[in-house]
Amino acid sequence: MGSMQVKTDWIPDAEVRDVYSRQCPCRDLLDMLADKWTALTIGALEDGPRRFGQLRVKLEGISQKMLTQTLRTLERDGLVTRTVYPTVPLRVDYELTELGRSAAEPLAAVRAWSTGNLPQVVTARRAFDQRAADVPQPSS
Amino acid sequence: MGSMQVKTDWIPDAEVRDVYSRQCPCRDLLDMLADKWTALTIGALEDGPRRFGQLRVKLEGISQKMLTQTLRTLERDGLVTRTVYPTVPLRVDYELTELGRSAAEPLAAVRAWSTGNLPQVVTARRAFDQRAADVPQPSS
DNA sequence: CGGGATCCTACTTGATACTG
DNA sequence: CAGTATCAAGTAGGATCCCG
Repeated sequence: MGSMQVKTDWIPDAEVRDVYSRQCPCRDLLDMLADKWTALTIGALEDGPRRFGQLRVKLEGISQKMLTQTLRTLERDGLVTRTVYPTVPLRVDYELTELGRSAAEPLAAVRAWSTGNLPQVVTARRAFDQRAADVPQPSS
Repeated sequence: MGSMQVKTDWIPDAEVRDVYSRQCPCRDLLDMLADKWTALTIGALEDGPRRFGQLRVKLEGISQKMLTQTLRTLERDGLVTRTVYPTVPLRVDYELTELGRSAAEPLAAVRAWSTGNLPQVVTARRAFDQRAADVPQPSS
């Protein structure tokens, strides 16, 4: 995701905008969106607001630092809202914005592809590794 | 993407498979797919086979190492085929497999979202940074 | 042209400790 | 609970050089 890019800020016209262009800011946006934790975090918020702790549990294995960082970026980019309830043990809710919900759809498809096509990929890997094991020798 | 994970290899039953589960191999698959260079590379192959050099030009700013690495991973995972033509200056074509084409659709949506929603995101960032600039002081 | 092999740095991420 | 701040370290990724 590139931690905290504050750079560029100019917005190219829609016709010129291109993720394949190195300096187009939308590439950084792609970099932010096409990220494992981003995809999982947004997915975890699809069914409504969630607390920080709930998210940490849901995203098994994520460190609190990564979760915080991911949520901050999403909040700054307008995909998520952060609501603080000044109750005693303190409570913070995260919720998708309209913009966030629009991003949730493509990401859901990516997640679904990952779970749905695991067998095919594993099969392909085995075949590939097998071929690699057969042909290896540069004949020495 | 996690460079070259050779690990796990077992395939959980479809019902149990879950990207939110830390040890489910499909999470690594998500990590591979939800990647900037993967999304761009697969997108660059949507319209048919492309040569290594063509891809390097298309993906502005990618290093040959990253391109090679990305293509190798995609090949191993069965999303892309690699064809070598033993001509003199040597020529190598990369082409999406059926599996690769199925992955291309979700990724195209992610790329489209990035270019299409750049203005909204930039606006949100400005507002966020502005608020941050207003409230900042911990009162010292 | 299309890489493979190295080297090296910088950013990413995790682990800890502390706070409102 | 929900963070922030720091420190340590792993590794992603760029730069180079070389080869078939």
